[in-house]
Amino acid sequence: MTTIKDIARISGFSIGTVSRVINHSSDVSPATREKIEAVIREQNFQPNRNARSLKQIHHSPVMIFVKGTHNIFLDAILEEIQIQMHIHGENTNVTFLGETDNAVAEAVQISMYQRPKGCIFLGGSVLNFQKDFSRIDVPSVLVTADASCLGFDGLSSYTTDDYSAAYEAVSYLIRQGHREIGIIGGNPDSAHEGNVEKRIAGAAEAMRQNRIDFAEKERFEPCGFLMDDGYAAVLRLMERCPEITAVFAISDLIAIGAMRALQDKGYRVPEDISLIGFDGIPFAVYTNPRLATIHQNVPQLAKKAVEDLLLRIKYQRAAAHETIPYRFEPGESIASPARRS
Amino acid sequence: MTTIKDIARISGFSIGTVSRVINHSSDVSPATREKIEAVIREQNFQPNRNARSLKQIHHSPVMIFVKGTHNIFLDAILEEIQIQMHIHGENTNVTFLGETDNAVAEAVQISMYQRPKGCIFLGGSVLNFQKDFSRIDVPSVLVTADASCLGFDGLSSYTTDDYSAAYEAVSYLIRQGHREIGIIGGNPDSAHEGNVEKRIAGAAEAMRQNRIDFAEKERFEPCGFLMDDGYAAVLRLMERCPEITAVFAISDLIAIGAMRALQDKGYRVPEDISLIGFDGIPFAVYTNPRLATIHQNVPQLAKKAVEDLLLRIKYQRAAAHETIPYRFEPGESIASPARRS
DNA sequence: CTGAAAGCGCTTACAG
DNA sequence: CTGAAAGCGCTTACAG
Repeated sequence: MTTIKDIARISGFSIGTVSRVINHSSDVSPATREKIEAVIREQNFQPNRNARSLKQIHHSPVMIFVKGTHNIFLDAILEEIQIQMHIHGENTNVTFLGETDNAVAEAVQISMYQRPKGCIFLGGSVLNFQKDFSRIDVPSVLVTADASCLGFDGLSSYTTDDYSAAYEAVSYLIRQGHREIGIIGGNPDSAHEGNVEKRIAGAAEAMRQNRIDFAEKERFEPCGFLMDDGYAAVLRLMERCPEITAVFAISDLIAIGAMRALQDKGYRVPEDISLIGFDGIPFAVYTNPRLATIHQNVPQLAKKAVEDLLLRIKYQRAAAHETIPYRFEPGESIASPARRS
Repeated sequence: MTTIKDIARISGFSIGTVSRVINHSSDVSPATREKIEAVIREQNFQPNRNARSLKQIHHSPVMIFVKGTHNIFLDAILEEIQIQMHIHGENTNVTFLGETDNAVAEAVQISMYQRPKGCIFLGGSVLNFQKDFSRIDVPSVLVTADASCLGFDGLSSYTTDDYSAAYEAVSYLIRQGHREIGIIGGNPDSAHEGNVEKRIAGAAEAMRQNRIDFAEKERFEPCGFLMDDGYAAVLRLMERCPEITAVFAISDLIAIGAMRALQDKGYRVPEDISLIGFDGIPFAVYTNPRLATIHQNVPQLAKKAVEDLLLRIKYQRAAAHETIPYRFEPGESIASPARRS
């Protein structure tokens, strides 16, 4: 492995000078710079990053922590954030964390030796932030969960108003004439993530205001976040409550699984059963029928997160907590309930 | 920031001894170990990874390089590989690379300072390997493209036989009675990736053997790899060649977009137009109708890759190149062509 | 079993 | 503008 020492030896300069050209310091004569750069190219030399960050004061790029690897919705936000960062001339460094990891604890560790300018968290439980965030000392923003209640100076948050969105979704179903409404999704294990609870609470409130008795024990069927989970969950639900005419799925993936399950069992969507999802992932537009959903504003979530973080890094702005408007997307999967005798 | 020096000072031992307990060296008395561990816990000390890997001989975990961030098929392989590695008690470190990056060049750089035991590449162009792989000196495997022609001692490859699979897919269409067959997908820009060419070549060969004249200029419509791309491409194709009765899409994502486009234009799938994709992603089972496809054996690709790499790391086995059987999945999107007058 | 010391590859005041 | 030297946080022979 060729090191800075080799470059120094070959070029005939000291390692200090070589280091200066690597770091684009202006204190090097053009002639020297050129010679050294030639040697670097010729030797195909890459400075050892470990050694560098061991000394360097410069902070490394903004780090993005994504909770879970196969979350199509977070993937979309990530992509947008990277685009936005690029527009602002900033690099990013992405770390995917397992479902079971405590994202914050991991981030603490990484930020200790990487020294990022700032952190963006996509997903993650508010409880974990409460527990470990105090050890992160760079500006950070959480996207997808509301951290305002935590009161950390260093943590902003941008999120969709899950409660209101679910309230609106279910209100719409009710306005279409549905009164027998089921809910699927929401893994009991990850209950502490918060979003699921808020969506269920919003849905329940919509029913309550319309004097529909939401018997959660019967009408709510929990399941994981994959299509298969939605497939199985809706069947369990329909078997238990065959009178149901509309289903609110806690995520689009779950809804897509449910749609296919219903169709396989001979239900027509939406003529027999209406269906609405949550998120607004690209696939929702490609199902047949197109899925009604709550479309979260991914570009806006990303834009706000990036601008917030950059302003705080550069101008020490204060952390903020904001809710980004969603859009109800009627799709083709909702109809008025058929008169059944 | 607390360092090993602080731990040494507080515990009253030397930094050498502290280092030994951190590294689980056996040459430490139980009493000392306990005292030092207590201080580490109490101070919440995390050793600086940069400093560590600067010295350490131990290689870091296997690195996995994934080409592109939103490739649902590679994501599936990645997940399987991580499961397999976990079974073997190995950790992994995943790096997602941009579409435009030269994965191998990036891997070279990273492997220089991370010193992984081995590398797994998911996707990536064979040309880039030819150019830069020689600088990687740890066992590596490429999944998704055939590297046998490159002749590197350090690079295995496991892949689906794209040519034969496409040949089989199109042969099936022909056996169903189709003779007017179109192909969509395959971005001309990423043409050097190889897979696309092989799939098209296999399809063309199937036609040739059945004395169907495949006018590639007319019957092949290139496009990107997203659903939207497939949506637009199939419409361009049908407009140009309205006589087509069957479409082979180079990937499932493209096929799903095409399916919806055809349905939106009033074509019935499969009654009017038959459709087949490639990959076997989970969504293919959730479209309506279910998508016919070439199901790549993801678990097997992952398993082989992992076992190969581990054997080579531990027992200096030689690199190998193997093709993993695929499965033709008839789905519900293929029918015999309607008699049109 | 433990400590003192050299050194990993680099950066950065400090002189000149 | 350039070099010599200290030091980043850690690991690991080498003594004892």
